[in-house]
Amino acid sequence: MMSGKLARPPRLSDAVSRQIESWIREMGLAPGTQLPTEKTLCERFGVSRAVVREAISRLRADGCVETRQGAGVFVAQPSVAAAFRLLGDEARSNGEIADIFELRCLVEAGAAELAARRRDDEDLARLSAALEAMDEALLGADGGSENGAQADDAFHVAVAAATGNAQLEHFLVFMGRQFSASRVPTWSAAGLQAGRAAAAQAEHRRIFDAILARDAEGAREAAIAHLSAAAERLGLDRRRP
Amino acid sequence: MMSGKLARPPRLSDAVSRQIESWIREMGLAPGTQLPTEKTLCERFGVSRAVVREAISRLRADGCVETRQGAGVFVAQPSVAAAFRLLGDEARSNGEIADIFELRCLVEAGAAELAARRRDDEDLARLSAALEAMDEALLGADGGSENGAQADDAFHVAVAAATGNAQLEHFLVFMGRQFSASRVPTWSAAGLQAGRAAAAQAEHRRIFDAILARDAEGAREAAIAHLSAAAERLGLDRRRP
DNA sequence: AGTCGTCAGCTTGTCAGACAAGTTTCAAGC
DNA sequence: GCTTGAAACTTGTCTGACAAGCTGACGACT
Repeated sequence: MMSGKLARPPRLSDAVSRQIESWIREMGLAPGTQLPTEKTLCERFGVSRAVVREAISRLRADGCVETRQGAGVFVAQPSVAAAFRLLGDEARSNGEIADIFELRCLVEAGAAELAARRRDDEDLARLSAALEAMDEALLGADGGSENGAQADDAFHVAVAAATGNAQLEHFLVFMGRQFSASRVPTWSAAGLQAGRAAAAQAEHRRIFDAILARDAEGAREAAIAHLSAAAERLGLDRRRP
Repeated sequence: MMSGKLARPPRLSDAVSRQIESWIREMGLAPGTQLPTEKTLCERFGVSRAVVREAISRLRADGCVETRQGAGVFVAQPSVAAAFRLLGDEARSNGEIADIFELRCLVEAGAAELAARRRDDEDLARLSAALEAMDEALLGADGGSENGAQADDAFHVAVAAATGNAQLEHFLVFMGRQFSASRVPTWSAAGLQAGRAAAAQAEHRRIFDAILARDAEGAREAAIAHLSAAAERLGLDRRRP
């Protein structure tokens, strides 16, 4: 099959940063604890200082550690500036993907509810424009793939924006990116013919109508219905006790 | 008062990485676009290669760019490995904090609902243990501050864990950290005396009872009630149309 | 003409040493 | 006891160098 990505030479700094991070996590070092000096780390890992510095730089960016010139490297206390990464580095299992999708679904449902409560006319215009773009993609079967998927994306972003909560919008854009590739098959030629795109569009319209009517509960249910259907289209299965 | 953090000497690599990131964002560079070489960037910013490399290292960790040895630096396509950071670098405005809190509230409400549907006996045990720890903190007024806040944290984590969704749990831990400091005043001596801790505990028990009874809708409402009350205790106000 | 190997030049990855800037420590001096 | 000041140490930055890997062009061969 020749599938998958070819093996890239591993970067030393990545290995070092992962190692240090696991130290902190596994040993449960309290915030403020001082880590070994860069020099010590160089000797311990057998690498140059540049590598150690890059590793520490990454940890600092992640909000994991804090450096003070002249003093040393310290375990940072959980800060607002910390970064969030989804679990599972690569080659995620189906279950993990389903978990990520569920998280997104949860937030998006709440966003739809808030959007219905708070949307203004400008929000409606954006939503409407995205809907129309998808309608066009549905009719003009010529290469609508890209436009359809893009409009789909725009619609979801517009819902998030209508909440008036920038943080929420930012997070949904992030989560949406994780599935940007998965929106393509729905709007591909095959998807259009199989009616997947039309089904998605009908679900979108339900969301839009609810937001238009300021029906918070309805918007929530419509969003859940849409994402459940999308999960089914993707073949994501999760145990449902 | 001497309040606030004293000015730290700014790091060059941070400035450079921010600059490059804003290039990518503002110029809307498509994934795959090649960025200037490190050498060029050195000349343009007037810094050494080590600084540029640390900056690029951070961008790579954020999933923003991708480097290929021998080829150059390229804009990465949005990947599963990318990192999410909340908006607002430092000194967040009250509105931003309220937005973050709302996002957390939204996810936590959904988590409570899922927890009620999926919890098993082990989950109940963890929840129950956290509740008891808070009860103890309520009674033994001696220095219960730390224990109470810690148990409060543990309770919320236990709810997240009961969903069986590791990604969701991971995210809620992340969001919870943003407010870990804000849980202290509730469980401080003053908070105990003012009844804030008792009120919070009553709200916790409502959540627990709903999860115990597998009452998804009830758990959701109890979580929302708890977090709304917490927001009020924090003095977070958001326009509520 | 068209195809394929080779190689020079460029780019990133790593190393080593040096100095600047800031912090901590500790002992001398009051 | 307290301050002061120098010395040792640590991180931040710079410079130069070499190794590893990619790209494109040039020439040899079919």
